[in-house]
Amino acid sequence: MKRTVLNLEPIPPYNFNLTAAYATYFHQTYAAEMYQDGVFHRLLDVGNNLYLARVRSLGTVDSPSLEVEIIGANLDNTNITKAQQQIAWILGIDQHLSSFYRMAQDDPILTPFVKALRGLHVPHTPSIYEALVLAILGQQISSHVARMLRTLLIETYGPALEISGTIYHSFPRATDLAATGIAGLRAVKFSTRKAQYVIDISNGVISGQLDLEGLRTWSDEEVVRMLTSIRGVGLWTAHWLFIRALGRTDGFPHADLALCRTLSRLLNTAIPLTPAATLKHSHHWSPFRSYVTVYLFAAMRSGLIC
DNA sequence: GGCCAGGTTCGCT
DNA sequence: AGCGAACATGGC
Repeated sequence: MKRTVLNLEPIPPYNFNLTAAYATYFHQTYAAEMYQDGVFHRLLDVGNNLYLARVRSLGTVDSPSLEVEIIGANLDNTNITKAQQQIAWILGIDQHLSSFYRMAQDDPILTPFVKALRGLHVPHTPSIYEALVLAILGQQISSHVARMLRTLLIETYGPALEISGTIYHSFPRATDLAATGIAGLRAVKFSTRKAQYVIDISNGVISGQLDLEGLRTWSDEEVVRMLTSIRGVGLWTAHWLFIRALGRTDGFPHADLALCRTLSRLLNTAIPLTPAATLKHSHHWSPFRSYVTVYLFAAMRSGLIC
């Protein structure tokens, strides 16, 4: 087991505490993500090698600097570079927020949130596959149930590494889930239908028929068309992937129940906004709707809005 | 026990 | 094209 330490320089403003907390949904642990005592942990899966990344902040919001410790076997320079890129992506260090903040300044709805959450960057999943499986898992169920199912999924099927007495899990690989089959996913409380979707997707990824990572170079419209042609994936999921996996700035899951409710509360509407009304209102936030979505969810999860 | 929760598909009009 | 049911599970 080797270990190496390196530094990352996020684009300011960068609030490490908020960004790491968002990644764990403001819990100490959230399935594969951990954030406790100021240290963010995530087991990385780099070319089938497992490395534990431990990250802490050395700087401030306006002069940010992160210390990253990487631990694992086969730690050569190539894999160190890949692990570094992966953790940088996970923690969203390369995002420029200034244009979004300028827009938000003129919007009374957003002003209090960008002020309270200044420096929150959008965390990403390492792979599109991970975000897709998690999105399907989370469809239609409460966030509380989703959290339990996620944890069960990664603890049952995720590659594991023990470091000084603690067992860390990475997200299951497509080959892992394909091998468990529908019965294996039913065993971790997926519905038969969701299990079928995930198995189909996993098989597509393995065979190369479904090139999820290839989506990174496609336009937003092309990505939506391709993703929604997959069984189990609708508009909500496609837009969720814009935000969580692809790093696009204008994702907006307008049919999201919690998002509609939150916006209704902020706008003080007598009755809850319909998805169509929510979508309509969102247009003047383009092309920064991913940030708006994340800031609203962060406000919800952290208790700024109840 | 019933109803709902950070959707999607399928089968009806 | 638009509407309602079914889907698994846990919490209230």
